[in-house]
Amino acid sequence: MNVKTMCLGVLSIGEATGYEIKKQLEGPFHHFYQASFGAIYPALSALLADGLVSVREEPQDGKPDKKIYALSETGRAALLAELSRPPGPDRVRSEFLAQMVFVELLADDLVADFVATRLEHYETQLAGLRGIDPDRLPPGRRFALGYGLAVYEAGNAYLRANRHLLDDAARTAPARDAAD
Amino acid sequence: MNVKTMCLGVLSIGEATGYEIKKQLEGPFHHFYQASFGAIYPALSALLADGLVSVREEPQDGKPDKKIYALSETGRAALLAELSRPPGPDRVRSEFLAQMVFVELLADDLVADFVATRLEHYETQLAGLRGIDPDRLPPGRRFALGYGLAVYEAGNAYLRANRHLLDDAARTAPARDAAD
DNA sequence: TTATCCATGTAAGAAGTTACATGATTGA
DNA sequence: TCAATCATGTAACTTCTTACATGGATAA
Repeated sequence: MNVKTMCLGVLSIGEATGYEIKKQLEGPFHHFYQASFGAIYPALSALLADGLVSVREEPQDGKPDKKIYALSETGRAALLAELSRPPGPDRVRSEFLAQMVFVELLADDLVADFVATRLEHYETQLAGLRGIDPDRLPPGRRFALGYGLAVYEAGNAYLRANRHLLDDAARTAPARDAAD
Repeated sequence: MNVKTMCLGVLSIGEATGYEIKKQLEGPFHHFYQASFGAIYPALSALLADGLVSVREEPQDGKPDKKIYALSETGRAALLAELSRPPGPDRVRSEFLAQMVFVELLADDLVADFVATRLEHYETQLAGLRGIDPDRLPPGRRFALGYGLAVYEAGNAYLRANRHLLDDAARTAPARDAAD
């Protein structure tokens, strides 16, 4: 699963420009896939060279021509083949959680700041996903949307319920020993 | 936040070999950070060259000498500086969810297989985290452990409750229209 | 007897990010 | 007037994964 496959996937929903693909990856797909323009544009060029997508150019005034990509039949076959392979494990990298693991080393005002930002971030992400009507989506995307909501809600609730562990008082107090 | 920082972090808990650091990243830290030997060993060499860690070698029979690394004072300062920077966003890449988004394209026996494997995977991860006694951990690690449990449990529960969306019947039926 | 654990390391290459370059339009 | 949105692309660079190399001990 690389950017090329993800581009094919987004194009399987309907034709799109590189810019629009990026917007999709910032929106409803963001909780399980991210990619930058610097990855997407070269990926589309490569897919085009391999005949997995086709382009249609639409002139615009003041902006570069819009390049609207569409999945080809070979592209659809390639996507199917790629999606049929057993999935690798999820890869997660959270700087926030890494900081929290070593929170004993940090100044408490910094921690409070990081927690507040994280809570705001949850609200933003949740608002974005809640703004999508699941009933208009096909089952696969409805499933993925619900998954994102479930996980963000769990993270949000957990942080709100357990942020006291990150307070200065809790952090400087020693861990309860097994002998207690 | 790169492998070097993560190595410093693990060493802030206590001295360890590269092999042991890898085990930590496969265990209690796995839900927010992963790294391979090919990343860890060069990272430790670089940290040693920069004086951020020290080594002590312990001869072994039949195996390469054990290299036990310990955090130096400058290493601790470097770790603190790195952890004090505002965290970047979480990066998640889930092949499983990508497959589920485009599940309409897939054969149903394949989907059933992927779901079953995913459920097993959740059980394995949850069992691993539940095997750790939170009361023996300092607050930061207790927080991160609980976070991992909360998120895995949410994912597990969501998949069990909504896997019917991935069934052949649900997938071939059209999405409910807004006009319904 | 076959795989897994222990233990270190290198090297090639994949796969990406960040920063740059360009520039009109629109909203605050 | 400042930032954001739209729109494409390149190039340098970082960062990591995968595969290889070595090999004894131990458990199934």
